[in-house]
Amino acid sequence: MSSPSSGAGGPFWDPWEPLRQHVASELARRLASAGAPETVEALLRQLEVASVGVADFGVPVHRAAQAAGVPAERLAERLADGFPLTGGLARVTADGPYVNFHADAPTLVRTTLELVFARAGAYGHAPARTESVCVEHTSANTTGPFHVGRVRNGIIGDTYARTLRAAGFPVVTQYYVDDMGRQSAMITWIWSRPLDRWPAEVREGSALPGAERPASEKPDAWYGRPYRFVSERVKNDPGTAASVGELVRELESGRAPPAHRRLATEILDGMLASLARLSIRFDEFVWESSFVADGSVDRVIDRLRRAPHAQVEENGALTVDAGGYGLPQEKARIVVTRGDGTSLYVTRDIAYHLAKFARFARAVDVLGQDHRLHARTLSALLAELGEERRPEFVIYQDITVPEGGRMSTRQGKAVYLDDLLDEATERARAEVLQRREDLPAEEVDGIAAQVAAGAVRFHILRIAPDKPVKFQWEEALAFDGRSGPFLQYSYARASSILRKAGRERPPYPFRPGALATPEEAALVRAIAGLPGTVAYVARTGHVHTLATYAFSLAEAFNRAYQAVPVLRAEGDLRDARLALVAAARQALGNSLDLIGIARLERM
RNA sequence: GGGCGUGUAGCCUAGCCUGGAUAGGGCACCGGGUUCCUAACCCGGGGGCCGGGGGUUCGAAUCCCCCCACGCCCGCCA
Repeated sequence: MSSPSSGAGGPFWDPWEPLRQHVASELARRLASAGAPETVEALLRQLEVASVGVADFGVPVHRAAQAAGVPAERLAERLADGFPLTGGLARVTADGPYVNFHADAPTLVRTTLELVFARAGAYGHAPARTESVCVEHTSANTTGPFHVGRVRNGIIGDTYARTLRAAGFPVVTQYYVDDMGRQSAMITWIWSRPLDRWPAEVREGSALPGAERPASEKPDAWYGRPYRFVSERVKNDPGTAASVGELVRELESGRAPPAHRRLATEILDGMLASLARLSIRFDEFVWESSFVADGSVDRVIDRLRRAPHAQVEENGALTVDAGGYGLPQEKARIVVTRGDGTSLYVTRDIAYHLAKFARFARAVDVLGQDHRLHARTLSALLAELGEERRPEFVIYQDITVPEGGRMSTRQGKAVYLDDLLDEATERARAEVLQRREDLPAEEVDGIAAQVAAGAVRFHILRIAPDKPVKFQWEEALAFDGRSGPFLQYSYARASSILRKAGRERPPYPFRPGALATPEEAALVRAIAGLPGTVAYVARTGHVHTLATYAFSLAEAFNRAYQAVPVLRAEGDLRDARLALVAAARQALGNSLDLIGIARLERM
């Protein structure tokens, strides 16, 4: 975590920063004089992780005690004794082999709330940086509607992009549209022929009510209908395989029929409409064919031909021996062109990534676990070309279905995003109507859609990308407990208090000492955790940590809500509590923005 | 067969990178809480050999090795 803060008093955006800096540097000094030198950086890391309930943060001194040759308990006492209580530090205690640090409560309250109010919507964000980042995510084939498995990519990618922006990076999100492969060719192949000449089983399987798309059906759903049946036929019927193959060659040579781009665009529009329901949008769309058309793929092939480990096979295919780049032995020889000299997916992807690096300092690729080897291949080829930069990969595991295996349209084992959101919206509407008879129907609809999106987005985001997600309807549709709607509800509660107090806008004057209950103290600490969480997620790509954090913040808010009356309080107690509610609402709202879940003023 | 990843209560999950204080939560279950700011909430309770075994260490859910289970990849497909 880099910081322009030079310690207490300097500019900072993390309320803990002055205290942590003070503790770390003083502790480093004391450890050095005790004969167990530690760097400030190492101590800051330890302070971050060693925190437990008994203090704000602490550090075990076993190792240092060994280095110094004294018992840990003695060293802890020596380190704690006379520790200067400045920079917001109230107390330092030696608890067995641990040194614990307790923040001065009023100071932490003041520091935190003032920072929140000063930065408002930017609370939690870091100052701007110059390194630009390209985040490529989703990039699903334009063959039909999104199923939930594919959407995990978008949820992770979009959340990471939002977090990197908050961490100060200029971010551009890109969707790489594959318009060159067999998948998209199959769509064009089937839709380029009149309906009465479709193969019987494709026509029957697709169950089209007519030749024209009804207004009620989205283009991705409509044009995607025959996909799995064409795919099946290509596997079983050599004639179909041959004509689709013919079309693929046309696409690769740049002679795509006009219908091809039109179909892809229309289907993509439908797919993007679904993603928009989850607040996922893209800055740019990059068409794979563009790298063939502008000659950059040819230039990549030329460069690879002259690369140190390149070799031309008997039939003319160009390969690169990437054994030296850590690829598994079986896959060490990467095929870069076919025997006829045409490019392959990985070759075009190289051209794409060189284009990324020409514009951006960093490139982040969000990929499913089935692309791990591709990721390593890509890196190996970039190395072979002498490019020093590498994409940073965020890899996530599949969403599986209860009967086993990953979601798959082709196997008919898929839950579609639109269906899930429709069902979730219906349930959310029922929930809203049950408790809010006063709201106009239009607002109920809006709330229901946002609650549904919040539930789905949180449900998928909450799990570490490394782990598989077992899709279960009832869990995906849960609105209570650790869920998106719980966060939205907390935000709505905070909004409601401020609304009823007539204090929806700053200023929020407060006397820090007035916020003295344990629930209020815990809430302040939760609020103070946002900047550190943003920095952590930006550094690691562990986007699910945002979900964990936001939940713990909402939880702290609800506990305080339960324990501490605000509107019924009086005088400076009421003012201070209103300020705390306003700060909690701000921190929670900013967290929701990062997660991509709508803030709801009421629900 | 090889490579990569995952395994934490009935179910779901955080913590693992960077070893440290009684392994945090949620769902479900049991018991409480609303003349009061939205009960989509809060409080209490039971439920864990952290997949198994070995190792390193003062100390292992966390690091290393072996094994087991599950997933994915190992195309001149994308």
